[in-house]
Amino acid sequence: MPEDAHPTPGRRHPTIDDVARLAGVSTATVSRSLNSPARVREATRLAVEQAVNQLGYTPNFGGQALASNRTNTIGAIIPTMENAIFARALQALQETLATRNVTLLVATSQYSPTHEEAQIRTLLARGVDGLVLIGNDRLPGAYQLLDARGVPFVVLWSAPADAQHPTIGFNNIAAAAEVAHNVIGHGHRDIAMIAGIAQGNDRARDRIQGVSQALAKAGLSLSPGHLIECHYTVKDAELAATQLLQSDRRPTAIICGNDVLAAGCLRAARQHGVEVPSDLSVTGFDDIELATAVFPPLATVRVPHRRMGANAGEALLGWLETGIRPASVVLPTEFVQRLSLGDAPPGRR
Amino acid sequence: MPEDAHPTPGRRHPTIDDVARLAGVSTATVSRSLNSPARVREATRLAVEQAVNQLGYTPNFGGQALASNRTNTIGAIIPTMENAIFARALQALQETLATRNVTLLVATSQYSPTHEEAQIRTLLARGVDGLVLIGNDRLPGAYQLLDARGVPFVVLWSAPADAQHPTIGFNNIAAAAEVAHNVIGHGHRDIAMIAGIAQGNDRARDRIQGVSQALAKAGLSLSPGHLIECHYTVKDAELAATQLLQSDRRPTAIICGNDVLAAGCLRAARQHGVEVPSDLSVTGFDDIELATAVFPPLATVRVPHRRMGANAGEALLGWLETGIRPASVVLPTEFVQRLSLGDAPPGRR
DNA sequence: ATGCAATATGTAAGCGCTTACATTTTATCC
DNA sequence: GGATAAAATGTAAGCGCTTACATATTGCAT
Repeated sequence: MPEDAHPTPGRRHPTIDDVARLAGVSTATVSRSLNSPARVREATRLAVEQAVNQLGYTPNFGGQALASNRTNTIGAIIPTMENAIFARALQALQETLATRNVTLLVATSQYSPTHEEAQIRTLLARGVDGLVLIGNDRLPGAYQLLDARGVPFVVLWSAPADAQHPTIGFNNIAAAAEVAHNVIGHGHRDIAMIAGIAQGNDRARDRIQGVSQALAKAGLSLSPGHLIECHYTVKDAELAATQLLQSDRRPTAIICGNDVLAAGCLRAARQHGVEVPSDLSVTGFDDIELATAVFPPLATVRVPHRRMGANAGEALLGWLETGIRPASVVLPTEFVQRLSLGDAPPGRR
Repeated sequence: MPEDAHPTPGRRHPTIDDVARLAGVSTATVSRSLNSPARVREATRLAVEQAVNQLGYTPNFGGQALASNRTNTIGAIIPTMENAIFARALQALQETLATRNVTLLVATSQYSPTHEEAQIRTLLARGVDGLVLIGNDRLPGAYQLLDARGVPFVVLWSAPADAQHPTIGFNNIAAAAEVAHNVIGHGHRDIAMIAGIAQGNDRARDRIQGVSQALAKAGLSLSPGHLIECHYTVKDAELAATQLLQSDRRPTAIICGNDVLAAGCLRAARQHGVEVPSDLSVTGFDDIELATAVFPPLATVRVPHRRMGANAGEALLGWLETGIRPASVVLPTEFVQRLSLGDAPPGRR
């Protein structure tokens, strides 16, 4: 960058020395005054405060980071910002961090482990003090990076896989099984599933497994053609659903890996003149705003997104402060019955 | 933080000195080798590279920031992450920045100017090299902060308001007027609007103005009871729409400030047995995925979100590199006709 | 070979802050 | 009032990096 790149060249920002001089104290006192006011006399604190205001001083981030070896920054890598469920979890995380003056650095992996590893590298290079990750599917290299730096991290959205790192999530298998259980309870026997792409996504895989297990328990199964994996978009789900609706033995219920997929399903049904729920039942997962914006509103699973976000913040902050690794937490989910799930057509129970 | 807070205490990260020693060169050469490889002999570069790999060295962020007075970080403050339109713009921005090894720090204002000012303060304290903001409504204090630091920033989503700062957006007034024009073209004369809250949001205000102007040009007007401002949620829009549908002279068309509001409108219509579009037309704004996930799909306005994001990135990077302030840009929008907008009922044209 | 310009590398001075330790001031107790 | 402990403040040494400037090396024309 050329010397004059700055839009207002020549301006020098006041440093801690300027403040110290003006307040008639040492830089150490200024630093303490700002960072641990309790360790400074009231009168001194006020003098410093006054000087700070007068000069418009703000601490230099680099200097602070270098000297304290902390950036007060937490990184989060989510699959995508386009699904509101992650956006809302991040919001809660950010609010929690903000109470302790920690900022959140967000990156996305686009559901790609390779991307995720690259983002981990970037965030570590940015000197984050801790990291929030989604799910347990990760390249070995990613764990090596994390380990090499020794940066604390928590995993969200999954159930604890092992004792390696704290996990704050829910049981995707059980939640998906509960959905399937409810679908079966409505008399459905020809059940299909549109899932997210399982490769590199343990949540998607677990949900498939949960559905499979529940079906098996009822003496049913997810026949090969009745399980379609696709990207989490309305469009792709619409195509997948179309395929299911045109198959030989059309399912009477489609269990979807999330609400976005379910919305695509509804669109396909409408396009093919299939009535929901009288001809076809559809279920979602997540309970985002979309679930009730579409018609019929989606039976789905309420996921504790805000709690995961907030807990993750607490866990990480506590870890950084005390050095004690937080425990893993499994939060409850709740099946939400809505119009999109109805009884199987009489002839096909 | 206690000394042993770190999960793997005692580990010292390799520094540039370690690399220099191992590679048998000076730290200056290591630095050059990493930051401007062209200025170093091939053989030297390889030796450094080898040492870097062997040690697992990564530059310390604080040291780098302090010495170079740059953080390679751009901040963005958006109203909310929960609207996919912003999420997608950010995605594009981030992709652009990533090509130059710049990371994006995201914060949200929740549509509150006070919040936004606080976030600006936070990001500046984080040492961002530049900033991306949404809209032109801002507290004077926010501009003072920006000005005091002399940090380059660009504004998205609005049309240039003045010569003060580069703006990369579109004409909300014209776009909204175009929507109204189309609605009028379908024979509607009783037109209502559900808008976002105008206070502190120039986009919302401009869209109201655009609709008003177009109506006025056709000899119509937005009667007081036919303009409702509400938060950008499906729920609130549903309430607002309910109110409109129950009013004395029910509108035959409701123009909404964005797609989320329009989705709420559709829900209210369904609940009151009002058919869209035969009894009531509804339009949205943004053309997010939701617009076609609902039924009937929303006539709306396609907003150049990705282009705004990408352009903002280019603009800021260029500004930082060259020191030359980029020009403002007004991007085109496109009205998208879909099923939710139809002809006014015969009796009420 | 020689001289000179161009290129590559080294030396060392900070960047602005925190914090261990030393010193001074204030409070407390007998 | 003096000794002692506690609290407040100061001194100064880095934290790890970049970069201006000095020096060494290389390439090239003569």
